[in-house]
Amino acid sequence: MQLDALGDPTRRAILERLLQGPQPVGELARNFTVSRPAISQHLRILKRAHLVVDRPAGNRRLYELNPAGVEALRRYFDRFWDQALTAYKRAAETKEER
Amino acid sequence: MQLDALGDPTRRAILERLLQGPQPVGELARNFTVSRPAISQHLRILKRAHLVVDRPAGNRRLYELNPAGVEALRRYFDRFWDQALTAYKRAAETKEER
DNA sequence: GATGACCGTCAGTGATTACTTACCAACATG
DNA sequence: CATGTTGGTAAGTAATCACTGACGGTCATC
Repeated sequence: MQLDALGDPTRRAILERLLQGPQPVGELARNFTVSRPAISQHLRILKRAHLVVDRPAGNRRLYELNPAGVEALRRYFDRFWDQALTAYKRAAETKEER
Repeated sequence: MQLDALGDPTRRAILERLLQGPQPVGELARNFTVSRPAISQHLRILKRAHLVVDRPAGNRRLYELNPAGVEALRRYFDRFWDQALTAYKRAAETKEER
């Protein structure tokens, strides 16, 4: 699931960094205390979760947010929230019936 | 962060179960292969993340979704999605300028 | 083609985390 | 009040996970 990838704070920070636009791995790594390989590994997980996409750019490799993946998450929570609200109202009514 | 709590598949399954309405711990546990204490521990984490609330009900203890917590998540992704889309468009335009 | 920059991957390690079993407290029922 | 049910918590363990250092491959530049 995509949400597995969001369990780690470093990965969330990477995603937020990518809000500024596509960035190469080294550039990303420079903003973190952990090593570059660690960032690469996080990126691999984010990629598997379809939250980022990458492409070669000469010597380097650019990572950017995958709008489709982000939207899928957004829709999941939209739907979940709808259902949660429905459940909540239903529970409130049931309680009131007494 | 609330998203830390969503990293685990069992916890996500618990939340989805709670969409049906408030449920006691034992009832929840019966739907999983893991033990009841394991469910209790997951519920504690979900509670710390403000995703569920609980209240005593006689002998038992009812857990239900916390609409405020769920909405906070929904809003986070809404906002994130907006920014992601903006970043994406900006990147696309920059590319087009060439 | 030699050198340097960039990056993916692997192996090993330490830290986190999910889980079970055992125990105890609170309430319900007889 | 004795008994059964419910559930929180603690201790210990196994598995998962994030991280580092080392290595190799690709591209750019000279």
